[in-house]
Amino acid sequence: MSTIYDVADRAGVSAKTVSRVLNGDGPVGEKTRARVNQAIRELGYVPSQAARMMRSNKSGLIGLITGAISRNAEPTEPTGLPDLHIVQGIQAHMAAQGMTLMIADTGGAQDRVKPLIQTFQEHRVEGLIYVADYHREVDLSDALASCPVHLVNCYDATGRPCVLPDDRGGQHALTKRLVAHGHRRIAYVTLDRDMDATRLRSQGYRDALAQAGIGFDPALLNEGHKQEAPDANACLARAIDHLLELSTPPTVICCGNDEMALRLYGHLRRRGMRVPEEISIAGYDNYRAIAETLFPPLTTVELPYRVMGERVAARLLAQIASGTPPVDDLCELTASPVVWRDSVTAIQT
Amino acid sequence: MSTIYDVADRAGVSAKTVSRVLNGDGPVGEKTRARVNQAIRELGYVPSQAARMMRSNKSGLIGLITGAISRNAEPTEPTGLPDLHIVQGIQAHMAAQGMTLMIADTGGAQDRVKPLIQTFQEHRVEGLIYVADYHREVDLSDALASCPVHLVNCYDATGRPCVLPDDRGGQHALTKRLVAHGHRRIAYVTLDRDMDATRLRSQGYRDALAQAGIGFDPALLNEGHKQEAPDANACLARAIDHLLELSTPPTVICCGNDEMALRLYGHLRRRGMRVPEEISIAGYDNYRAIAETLFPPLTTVELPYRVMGERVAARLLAQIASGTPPVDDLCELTASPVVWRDSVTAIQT
DNA sequence: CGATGACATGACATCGGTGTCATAGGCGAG
DNA sequence: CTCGCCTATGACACCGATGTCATGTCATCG
Repeated sequence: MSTIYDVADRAGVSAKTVSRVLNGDGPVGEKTRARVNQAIRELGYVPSQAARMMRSNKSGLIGLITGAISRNAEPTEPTGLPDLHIVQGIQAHMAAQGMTLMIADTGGAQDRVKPLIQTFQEHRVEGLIYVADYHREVDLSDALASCPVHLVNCYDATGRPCVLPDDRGGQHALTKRLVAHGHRRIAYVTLDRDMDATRLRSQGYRDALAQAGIGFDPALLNEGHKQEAPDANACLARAIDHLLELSTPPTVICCGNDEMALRLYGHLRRRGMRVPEEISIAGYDNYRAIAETLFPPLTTVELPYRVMGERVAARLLAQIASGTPPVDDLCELTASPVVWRDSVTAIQT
Repeated sequence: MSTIYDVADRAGVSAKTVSRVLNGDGPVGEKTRARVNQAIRELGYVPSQAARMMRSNKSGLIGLITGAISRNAEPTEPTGLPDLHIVQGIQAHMAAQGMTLMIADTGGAQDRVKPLIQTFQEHRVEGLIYVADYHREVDLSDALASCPVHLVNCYDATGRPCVLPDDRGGQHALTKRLVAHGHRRIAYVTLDRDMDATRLRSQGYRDALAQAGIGFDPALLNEGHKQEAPDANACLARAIDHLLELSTPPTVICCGNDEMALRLYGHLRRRGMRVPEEISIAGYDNYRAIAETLFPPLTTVELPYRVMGERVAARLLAQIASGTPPVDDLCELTASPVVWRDSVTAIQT
């Protein structure tokens, strides 16, 4: 690989002049510039970031830590939409801003985070983003970096800046929309009870019911998936049995995610029930490979992973540029719009 | 960020001695080593890769170009399994070998490949991997890099080393397995006719039939998806109508991918047909979010994306280490095993 | 005509590590 | 004793860019 000196020699100028041509600082004569550019082309010269970085102390690199890449390989838990979409959003924003992303994967092992950060530091990344696989609290206490660290899809006790999905608002909007379509008996089959998403969405569900003047019926709120349960399907089946045996069964069932809704289609089909004519179904995540492909297409709530990715990226770059973390908005909620499709029908009231 | 000289000063030694402690070359006295290590800890010193790279000319970086990250954001075409899984495999292998991966995304625009390669060159990557979203030919003629370039899930006219899925073998194995379960009328609803995967799998399908002594019936081979068709579902519906109206309808329908199979479940359900009692279904890809979650779970062929990722990574590193590209095996096919689930039943013969 | 400044260019130091070579002390062999 | 060798350490140059400062050449202006 040729250097700036090779180019300088070939063009018959000094290295500094080549540098000026490359960076456009300082004046360069027209003919000189042409000779230099020709030499660059002939040699296939590409400047070394390493050398640049040494002087400028600016790497143009952003580090990204995720379990997304490896974790999806073993989809043991139905956690919904691949968090990879968050990475998409980050990547898109960074590329647009001329930053280069270094992506590292923990392979699911928390103890790999530390060495990964070490590697990033060696490359002098200007900022770090930690992506969680689902909405939850994380502990990055051992991960002390000398650059800004932002979190997406998670938060920590030390109050690092973070971007989260608005789970409460999402389920609230969905429930409100269902009520507007005449539904009064609205069941909600949740993910694991101790997940943040479940807690927040249940709250949104109950708030919407209360605002509509509908009493909350505990019998309609079921846990459809248990972390420790060996057979997720069995758990879901029990929840459905329970709901359908009620004296006043629900007219619509909301699921904790779209995969669960997909399985629900299968269970209802086995029972010979038609969707949405006999019962409506709603999901969560807007996992398009499922929601758009199912018949009938699934009404669901968008988990705005891509947008969240773009938001952290923007916030991190803003902090790098300004030197100060976001002040009034340390933890940003991202809107989760309802995506209305054909799996929910209106109820005559 | 502190430097090696700061550490040296604090430990009361020369920079070179610190370097020796860090790299373990050359002898260092026991007490000196302890003092140096302490100074490193106290200062939180992290060596600069940039400075290292300048002397050693080894970056420890591998560049990865993909459309995977951005493309999936707009799932307009049912191309099947996210190619991201290839990236998973690459990442896993690279991490295990101590290489750092720089991932760049084309955003779907081919003209971004060139500047991305430029960026990678500036960072002096030691190798480059290009990941395609589905099995196809690519043209990287303008992308001349001064380091080894390997392709995954694609090949090019210039004969670059590549790793491909064994589409022919996969469909062949599936068909053979169906025959072994008594099926004689085996339908195959393909992806777009002009895709490499379709051509190869059709060949595998026909080969397996021929080896079983079953005549090939063109009426059983349908194109279930057309690139230019606005409504993929309508196209699939026509294909099914056509198959079920045959005087001797098929006992099993193979689909071009799992999403298509998912839609097929819906169509058959609308017709009131039970899977697999009245008709069997097989997919392709082993897209687990779908195949494992459907009811009944879907028999399919594994698209070995993760393994393919690991293979390219290994082959690229081998070339970097040896200096010579893989000779006898420039284009490696990766086995695509059948994953047997409940959507296919045995036929009494 | 000489002073003034804009323009074009180069010499040189510098960033933070590592390779090369030199040096000083200790120890066993001849 | 002293020569040779090993251990432990440091001085210094170098990798490839860029920032700083100096220098040389014109054109312009008073």
